[in-house]
Amino acid sequence: MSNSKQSEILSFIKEKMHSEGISPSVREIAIAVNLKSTSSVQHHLNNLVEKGLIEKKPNLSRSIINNKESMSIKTIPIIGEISAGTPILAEENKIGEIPIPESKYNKDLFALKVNGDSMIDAGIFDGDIVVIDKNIEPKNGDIGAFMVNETEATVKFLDTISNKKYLIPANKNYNNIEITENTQPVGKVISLFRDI
Amino acid sequence: MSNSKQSEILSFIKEKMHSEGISPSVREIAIAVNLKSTSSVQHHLNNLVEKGLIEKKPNLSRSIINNKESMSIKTIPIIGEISAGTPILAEENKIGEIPIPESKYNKDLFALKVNGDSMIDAGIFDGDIVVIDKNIEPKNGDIGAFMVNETEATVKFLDTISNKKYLIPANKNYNNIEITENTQPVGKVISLFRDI
DNA sequence: CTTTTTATCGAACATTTGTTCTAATTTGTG
DNA sequence: CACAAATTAGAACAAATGTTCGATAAAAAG
Repeated sequence: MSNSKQSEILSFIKEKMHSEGISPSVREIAIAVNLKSTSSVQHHLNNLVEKGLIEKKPNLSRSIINNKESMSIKTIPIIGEISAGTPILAEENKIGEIPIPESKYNKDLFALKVNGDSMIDAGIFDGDIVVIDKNIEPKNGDIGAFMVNETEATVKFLDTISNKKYLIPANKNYNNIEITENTQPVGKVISLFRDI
Repeated sequence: MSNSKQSEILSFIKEKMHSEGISPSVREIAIAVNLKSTSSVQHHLNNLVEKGLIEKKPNLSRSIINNKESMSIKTIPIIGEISAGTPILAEENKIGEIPIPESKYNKDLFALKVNGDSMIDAGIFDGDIVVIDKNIEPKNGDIGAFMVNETEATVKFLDTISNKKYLIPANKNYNNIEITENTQPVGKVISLFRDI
């Protein structure tokens, strides 16, 4: 079976996505790989979809997405100071973005710049970037992000001590924080970045 | 001037690109930002193009590309065990790859999975991934990667004690390692990733 | 308030584009 | 060679999409 056309098509798609940022149309593919009929291209596209190498949405132009490697990276926002009254992910709180492998990506991920050394014994230093999954509620023993007083996001261990929940720093110089109504869990810390 | 619609459109484009990987159509934008006419959208798109915030190709569907902070991303290899006799970056030593913002990327970067807790006091834990720049020779006080005995890569502080150079772990339970001919500097550790 | 500018709408139109169907062609196989 | 399977072509169609023009509404300026 000569799947040479298929791989030709595949690499043209990849190249097009890379150089122009948009998916090619069926006719553009036909020209690029020297096929005279769009239906020939369709034939190969169907095969590629079945093999799971690409995805495409029916009746939607330029909707091919390459499932293999090249587009396998997404970015998530880094949140800085949280302006009063704004949701944590508001555009105005965003100070940058970091890349995340698509395999780990979901749309409830964001990143937070760590302030202070209260988690230093957990290997989380001042200035580190932690990735938070809003969809995972931190459980006892987890490191989580928590909103304190609406404008401050803090990263701490969560645990229960004599039936009360506390935010627990990983630094003997800091005290445990009892959880009150002013303390809202935001999500679980799932990974960490640091520039040295 | 109410550019609120414009920024609405802009962030919808950004979101669509991010979540689906393909540019929205004019009509999809109209619906998303609550405009009843496609020509209203065109009006704003033209303004956005003039401001240089987006680019689009005439008569091409779904061809909008966001010029702002279109962070491009590269990947670097993660190196695992180093087979005897192979250069450190040999393909057979590669166990994965991680994304790096293009702004930080250069072709002398690679990543190493940290083994053991000898650098725990520097916030580098067992299993962490450190990014190493082969082009930067570690200086005194830097954290660097070093080849010991041709097959083992280790991450340590470098420093000089009474005129002799040592690899210095950040963990009191480990001893300093005197640098010999069997110890080759590989590069400087410039950043760190951790899954929690 | 009137004028001017800007934003929005509605509709029509021209392309682009995806899809489908049938037939011709090529390729592989016994 | 003969038959089956895969590939390609060609054409026609339907859907989606970008574009344009004139009219209406809203906002800003004078």
